[in-house]
Amino acid sequence: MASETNNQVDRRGRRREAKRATILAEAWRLAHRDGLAAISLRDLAERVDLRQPSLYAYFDSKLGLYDLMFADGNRQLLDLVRSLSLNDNPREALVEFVETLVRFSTVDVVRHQLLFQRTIPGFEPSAGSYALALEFYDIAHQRLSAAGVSDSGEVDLFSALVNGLAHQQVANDPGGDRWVRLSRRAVDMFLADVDRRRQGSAPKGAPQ
Amino acid sequence: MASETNNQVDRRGRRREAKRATILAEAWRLAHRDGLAAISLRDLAERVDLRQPSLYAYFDSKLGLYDLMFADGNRQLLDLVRSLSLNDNPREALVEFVETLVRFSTVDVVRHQLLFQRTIPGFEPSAGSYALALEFYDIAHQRLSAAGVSDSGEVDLFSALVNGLAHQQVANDPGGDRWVRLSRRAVDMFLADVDRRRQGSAPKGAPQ
DNA sequence: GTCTATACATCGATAGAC
DNA sequence: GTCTATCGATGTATAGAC
Repeated sequence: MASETNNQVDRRGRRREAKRATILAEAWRLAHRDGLAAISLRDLAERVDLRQPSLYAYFDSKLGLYDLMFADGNRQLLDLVRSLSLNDNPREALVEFVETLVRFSTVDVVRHQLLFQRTIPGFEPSAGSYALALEFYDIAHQRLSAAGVSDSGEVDLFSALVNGLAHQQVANDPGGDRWVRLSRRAVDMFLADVDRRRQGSAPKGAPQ
Repeated sequence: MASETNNQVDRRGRRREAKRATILAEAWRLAHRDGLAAISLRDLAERVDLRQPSLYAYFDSKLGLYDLMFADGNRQLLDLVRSLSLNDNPREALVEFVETLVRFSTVDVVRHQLLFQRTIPGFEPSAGSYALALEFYDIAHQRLSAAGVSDSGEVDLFSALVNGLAHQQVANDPGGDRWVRLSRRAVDMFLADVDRRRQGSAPKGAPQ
């Protein structure tokens, strides 16, 4: 039987969790300052009042740190989309969803880079971190489905559209809203195309 | 007056140019193998029969190497789009243009990363290299203009669409054609939206 | 869990001889 | 232009004290 009470375990777990949060926060800061690929573990350790080897109590390697950050970024994304109040009109809800996604990328370019562009040599998310990414895609599919879109080609086209808006916004107008503003038009364009094809394959008066 | 004949200068210049080409070719090979950010100058030097410090006769720093590669990749893109025979139908020409661009990204993920995603910390193209990128955008604008699109918002939307297709293809189906196949539909969707709005603001029978 | 101390391989970069 | 030699910084890793 262990000699520790549940209280002691909880307190230690909380301390550890708090430290992990501090490390993550400082890692993001360094990434913003120097670039994602240029994070230095010695720099990071100094900023969280640890010696460099002590960081290895929180991750196994630098790629492990990226995995923590990947999971963290995906949790931020999930928190954001889940906090959205859902508009009654599914098409309007889709517009707001896209605007939110593009803004999410815009406000943190480095996070967008880590989550949506695989650019760190050797980095692949762990199963646990990737599961968070899949949760997000589930939500996105639900939103599309509510607007009447579930064909896989149409989903692919939609994903390209949203990702393209976010990428162009981040790459060519960071901090601005030149592509964010196009979200509504993009969704309208997409849904109009879906409608057009439904009508084309189901002529007037034909049974559904 | 210089003691060298033009012949001597030309021969040396050619040797140097050939060496530069060899270095570039091996740099791309290394980038494909290890990732763009993981290129090692020692590896590179060994592959071109030089000592590592001798590389600095060809570029000033590692970022300088990326600039050479950026210019090289843009020249490849320009050569490709200029070699395309132009379809008589500007809309059909636009479809072929987009398919070509998405394929261009697909066949070399690393090149796409360097040209269209700014992911190397500290790297910014030099003025000379960036001029090549601008040449490409000029051509793209011409193709769009021929299809009747010149409004800046519409151009932005189009760029997001194409970039999104390329990015999704590269990120989620490298080597495949899941998003390449959507090029025609994407262009149709886009042009239909442009038409729809022209009609909306210029009712039937109204003078142009 | 955190520390000190240390080790190793690798990296980009520079000085100076030829 | 290419070389040798060398520098400082980095990521990674380990041993052992507390």
